[in-house]
Amino acid sequence: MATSQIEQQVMLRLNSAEVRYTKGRRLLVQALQQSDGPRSARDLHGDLEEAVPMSSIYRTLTTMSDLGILVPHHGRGGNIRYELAEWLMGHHHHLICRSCGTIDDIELTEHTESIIDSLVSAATEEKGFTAAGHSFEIDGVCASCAGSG
Amino acid sequence: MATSQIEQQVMLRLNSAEVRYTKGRRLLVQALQQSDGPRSARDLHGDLEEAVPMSSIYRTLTTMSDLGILVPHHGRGGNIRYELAEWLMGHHHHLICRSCGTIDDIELTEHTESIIDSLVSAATEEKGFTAAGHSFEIDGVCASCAGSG
DNA sequence: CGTATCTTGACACCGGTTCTCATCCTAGCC
DNA sequence: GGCTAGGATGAGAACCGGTGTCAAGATACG
Repeated sequence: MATSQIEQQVMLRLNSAEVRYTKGRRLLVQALQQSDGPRSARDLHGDLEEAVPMSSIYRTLTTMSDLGILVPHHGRGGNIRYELAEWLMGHHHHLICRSCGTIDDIELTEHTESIIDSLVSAATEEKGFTAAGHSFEIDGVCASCAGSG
Repeated sequence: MATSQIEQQVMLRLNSAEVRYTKGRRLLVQALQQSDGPRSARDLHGDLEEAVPMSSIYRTLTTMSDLGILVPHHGRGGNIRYELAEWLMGHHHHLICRSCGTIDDIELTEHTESIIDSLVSAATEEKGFTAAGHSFEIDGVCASCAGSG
């Protein structure tokens, strides 16, 4: 099977840390790549039709977070959702549905991002805070929940 | 003891829901009012010198979240930190230090907030998402960590 | 003062996450 | 190809934050 750009990047990153890109890890990366937003361990277990046991999923998620390949996202219900880091998937933000909990990735225009960047500098300057990144999340009700509720 | 503005607001809200403003609940609100950012159940247990048992703290946090007095904030380590809702403490955002984990409240100018609001509408419109609120968090290194490290 | 109801406190329970360890697999070498 | 060392896996136990249960205590109202 053709290996995607993202998978190649992941592979390089793993190699440089002397961590093997095994079947289970590959499946996880592919599942994350195909999803529209952050996934929990349980989600992924389902996505992969239980081909990878929970313990391995958790271990892989932890390993890849440590290597900066994945980013944990703490949300409702106390469970952690992971997604591919920005250097793999691109910078984006989230729409979080209060009703169903779904997190949807959104991409803003370059213009909008530049506005946000200037807000960041304005906000951090006076506090002497060195900004490294930002997250902008909008919560509300998604279209499908609004329609059915 | 003089009851603060915020406590009076909380009391009114509780009364209208026919929930009593008891000693334990009062202590919790005071502890939250005195803290600089969101606190976890464990934090509060310590803040109050274990005067209120964990089960009561959890129950109170849940009750007050349901009533919109407190807002849960899911963060690192999987535990939930609570803070007084915006209508009590004012709308604000967070600077999160990667190094020491401190969360600092920041307030943006009215002008900046209006810019953010327009970004929100632009971002949600095409997805049919009904926005109810937003959170804008900047992560990086705080002044004291940058100075000492 | 009495009673109905709300609240509390102690503890059992639950579910997500982490730890452990024996077994399996991969990479490198002969 | 077969061998070996060390990383990776899988099953289940352990752990821990958080929730539910229920008898005992506090509160409002008459």
